[in-house]
Amino acid sequence: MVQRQSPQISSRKEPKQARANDLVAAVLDAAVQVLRTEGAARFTTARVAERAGVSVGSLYQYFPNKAAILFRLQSDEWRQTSGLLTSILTDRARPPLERLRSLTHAFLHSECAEAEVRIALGDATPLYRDAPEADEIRAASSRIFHDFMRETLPDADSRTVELVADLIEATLRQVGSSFSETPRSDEEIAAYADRMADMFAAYLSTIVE
Amino acid sequence: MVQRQSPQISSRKEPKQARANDLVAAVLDAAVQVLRTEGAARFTTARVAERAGVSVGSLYQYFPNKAAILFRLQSDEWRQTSGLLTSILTDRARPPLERLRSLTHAFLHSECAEAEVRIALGDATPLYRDAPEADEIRAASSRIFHDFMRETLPDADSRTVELVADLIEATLRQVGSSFSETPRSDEEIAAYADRMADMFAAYLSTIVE
DNA sequence: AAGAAATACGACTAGTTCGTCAGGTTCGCT
DNA sequence: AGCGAACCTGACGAACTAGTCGTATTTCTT
Repeated sequence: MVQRQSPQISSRKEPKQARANDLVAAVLDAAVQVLRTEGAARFTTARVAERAGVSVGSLYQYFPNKAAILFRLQSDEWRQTSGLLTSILTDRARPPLERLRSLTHAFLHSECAEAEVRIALGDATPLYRDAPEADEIRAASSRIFHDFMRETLPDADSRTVELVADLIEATLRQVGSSFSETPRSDEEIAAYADRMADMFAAYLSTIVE
Repeated sequence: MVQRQSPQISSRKEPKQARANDLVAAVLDAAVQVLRTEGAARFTTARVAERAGVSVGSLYQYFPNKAAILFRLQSDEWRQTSGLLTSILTDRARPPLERLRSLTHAFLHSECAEAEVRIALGDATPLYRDAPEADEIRAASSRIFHDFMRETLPDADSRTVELVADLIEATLRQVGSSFSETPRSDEEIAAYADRMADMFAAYLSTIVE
């Protein structure tokens, strides 16, 4: 069995003055730049600090270790995506399948934006994979999908709803991130999203009965 | 832009004597063990050599660098998967959708076996991602899927066939590897595989017309 | 058996990285 | 102004790692 390290992820000290807040913001900003221009392998605290125009020591006052910076970037993005999910999937004014199609487009589109950074962040996954804080955020997204499916498939049994929700969420996420690994034009993105949405729609239609 | 290194992957010297062949085999075997027990981050040539009961120097006579070992493991696995695809998808005695369902089960099952190693190998992707030799193998798998889709959807236009083949291949691969990240019982695997196959079948049915 | 070719060894170099800490600076408040 | 708390600095230590190279050993060939 692999003995995975579960590094402390939560911040070491909360910034209380304006300059400290600026510093944290500068670090996060620099972190994204370093990921984009250097890749995950060359992502070091020293490089981030330099890019941020800050000393390493300062950086370590607000982030307990390297993984914490990466985890922070990832969880910020997760929260953002979670918001996207909620805003689209819970809009009861539109029919479910239309919402799902709309979500697919939005998701794929956002996934392809800043692909370099996303890929690098994905490469760094091993550094923060087992952060316990991650589960919460994942669970939130999962719940949104779950609720949406329950609404869409009111007559299906609970076990089915859960499985189907998981399957579609996984497909969206995983296929999305794989798709974004190569540069894509807007047309390509739209075409692929339509196909995916077609697939979801076809599948869900067979379950509604 | 990230300046990704494209390290030399092909072997430095071909083993010509029996002992050299044994050594290469021992190294590859040890590499798998190190990945499984230590994870990608602690995968070092020194550890692999030690586990193989061999010196680092010997290791470097047959592998030009660390990435080459990992790439070798990955490409061996790709070739194996490629064989699986071919044997199932080209069996014209069975109806296409049955073949696809069968493949889904087989694929998910094999993906969940040795999951620890597969995850670690995935974590190491950045080290060999841009190996040009990788494209060939990927292309081969892609072709198999493509041909299968052309057979399954004889009336669809070429562009559609291509997109659909890509989508289903990506779903199988990506959702499969994400699914295998948590330990699964055989029943879970089978249930999930059936759902995926249902989804594929439902989708393809809407295209046949 | 003797020379050549192949193989094996492992100490060593040159480099990188994470995170700390002692000491200096700025801020907020009285 | 003056004082404590918050903040910032960057040289440095300790730990690893990839890959090399001179030397020793084994195998093959004649």
